[in-house]
Amino acid sequence: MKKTNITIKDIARKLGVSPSTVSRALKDHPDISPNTKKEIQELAISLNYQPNSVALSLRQSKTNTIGVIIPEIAHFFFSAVISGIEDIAHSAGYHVIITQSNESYEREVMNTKALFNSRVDGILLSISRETSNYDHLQSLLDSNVPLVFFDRMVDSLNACKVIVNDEQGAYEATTHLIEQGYYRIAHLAGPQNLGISKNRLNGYKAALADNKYMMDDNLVKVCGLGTYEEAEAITNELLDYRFPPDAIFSNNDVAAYGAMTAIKKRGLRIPEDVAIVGFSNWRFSSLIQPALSSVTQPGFKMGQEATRLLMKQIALGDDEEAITETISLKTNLVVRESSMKKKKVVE
Amino acid sequence: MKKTNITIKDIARKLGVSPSTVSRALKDHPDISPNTKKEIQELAISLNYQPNSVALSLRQSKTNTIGVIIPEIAHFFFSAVISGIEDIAHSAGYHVIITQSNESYEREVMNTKALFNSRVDGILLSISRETSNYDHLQSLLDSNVPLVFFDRMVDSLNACKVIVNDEQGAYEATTHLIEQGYYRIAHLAGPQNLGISKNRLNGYKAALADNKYMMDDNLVKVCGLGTYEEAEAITNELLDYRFPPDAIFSNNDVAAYGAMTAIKKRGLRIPEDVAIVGFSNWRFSSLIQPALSSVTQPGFKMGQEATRLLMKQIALGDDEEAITETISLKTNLVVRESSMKKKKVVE
DNA sequence: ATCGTCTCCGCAATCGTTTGCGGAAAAGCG
DNA sequence: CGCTTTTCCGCAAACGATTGCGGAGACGAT
Repeated sequence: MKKTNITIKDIARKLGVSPSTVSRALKDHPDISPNTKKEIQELAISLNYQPNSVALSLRQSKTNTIGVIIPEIAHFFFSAVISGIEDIAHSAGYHVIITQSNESYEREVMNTKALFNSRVDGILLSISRETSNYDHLQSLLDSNVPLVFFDRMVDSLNACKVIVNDEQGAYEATTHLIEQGYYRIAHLAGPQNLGISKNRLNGYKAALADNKYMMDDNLVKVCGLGTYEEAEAITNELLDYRFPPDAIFSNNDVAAYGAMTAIKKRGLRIPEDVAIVGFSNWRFSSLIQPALSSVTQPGFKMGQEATRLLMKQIALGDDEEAITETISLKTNLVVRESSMKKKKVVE
Repeated sequence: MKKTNITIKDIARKLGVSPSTVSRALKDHPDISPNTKKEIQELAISLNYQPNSVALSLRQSKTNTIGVIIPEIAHFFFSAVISGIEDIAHSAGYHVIITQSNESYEREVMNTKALFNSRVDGILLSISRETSNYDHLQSLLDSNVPLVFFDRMVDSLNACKVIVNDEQGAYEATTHLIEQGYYRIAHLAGPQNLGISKNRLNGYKAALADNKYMMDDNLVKVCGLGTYEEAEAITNELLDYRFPPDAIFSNNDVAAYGAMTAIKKRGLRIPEDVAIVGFSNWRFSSLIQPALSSVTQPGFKMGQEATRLLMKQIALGDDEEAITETISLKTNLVVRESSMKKKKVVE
């Protein structure tokens, strides 16, 4: 039961040549005679020789591997990002090591250290919710490890970043409701300590302002938990108003779904009486009745762009200046029944 | 901008000692005098020395890394599995390399080869939908690479397997429908080249048989794609029968949702006219109207168990016989409105 | 003074692969 | 035939860390 991985030396011994010759023959080096070359290559195939990448990495100080640190894998958006990362990385011949911080600062630090020790060629990172000290990341930058942030980034650090333009997404969603003729548009906001929630609220406000709508603070309700039940309760408060909203833009799809439930339970129609637009375009959003309009976040594309940036940085010569690009990805409003008052063919 | 990873040699040079001394000092070897040891350790810390794991891997023929080949990451069940894998692997000091086959045979072969080349210490694998040739896996086993299948496994291969007891899940789901008083129960089956689909079909058949229900082949329809649209169309065929089914057990939740749509479009009520039970308990299943009964698969636990098995195998001495355990995890039926004809409080 | 015994450290090989350099044999040329 | 050129291949060092072995010097014992 011995592990018997065949090496270049094994081939060399069997053929009575030196390892260097084998190495050269396998990569079609002109210094090797056609005969020897053929012999070696055939033996290599028949023995199913597979080069040891570990040795290669050591020799070339290049692992062809990138590391990813992500808050949570079991999350649709992040798994889409991972797929995007994989897509680009693999076609560039890179492996991907995934690690999860589980929203823990300590885990994040451990992971950065571990990835550094395995000498990955670069790191893609979305910081954990807990992280507020960035020494571990600064030390990566100091060691010249290519680093790209995605989604959740650190403003103060001098690195590449790929983010989603939440404000623009919220702006478009709100504008869409305005264009559909709704005039009293409420917003179910997210917890305001999160940058993304704030940005979405800002986009909502900006759209109202640009269309000369008056801002009514009573129409903005914070859903701290973002759960279905909470949103249903809060929506009921809104509907109890003397002049209730005729449209709701929600910070996320689950809350939007809670709002839909509250509306339907009162016998109101969607979108005739109250329209709904969500955020994130969860998978279920196209399946529910009525189908929920939502703002898609380009997770897959984000992964791709972040990886492209990383590849660019890795390819950089040691003497060249590091790049610090920031890519802001456009969100995309997917209009479905829940907000289509006018007859209109979309999607 | 030179990449300046400090090595043991750097420390040795700076202190005028040999690399061996540094190595020993850092691991507290008794051969080194306390003075030297202290000096070396302090310098190592102040230089922020991080051992090069690549060199270590080469030296010890052990990478402390395991590879995962998974059909698709952006899938709730599989990301739960990954989390379970990470959980165990990390606490055992292992890294995890994730690769996706995207349900493609070719990709799967490429990935196994790549993982083998990086000399991972073991591989966790769920085969792609396309895979029907297992040479690449056999060759892994021949090379003595520890291998554990999860979820989708290959019966004929002699390796560890962690599976969900699909048959039991299907049996319970079908039995539940029978207990609710439905008497003409159809099954939307999955592609029959997949073991899991076959097992679910078998569970369905067994439940019918155990309850003296006659098996009617017309009520079993294969949904090869597993998409929403396909299921809707196929369900329409079923409903067109002179004696249509009054309950449907679906091989997966998306197909179940397609079936629900077909039923609702005909003005039939769920669960009064037709009941539905799905499989996998997707996140949306609790949100749709009516909420969909479904069989949950313990993804996180599956990842944990598979990784535990792999660790056990890796720890095995080269002379010991390989183990070939199979762990079967119990599923759990979550009953919701879509199949609750009788008044009953569940969940 | 001589020998033995510790203490502390360095040499060199090793993991598998690559690559600059140099050298032997073969071939070409006058 | 003698010389140069070409062809083909091996030597050895390198990547970074580990480890068996051996050796120099200090120290104690006889």
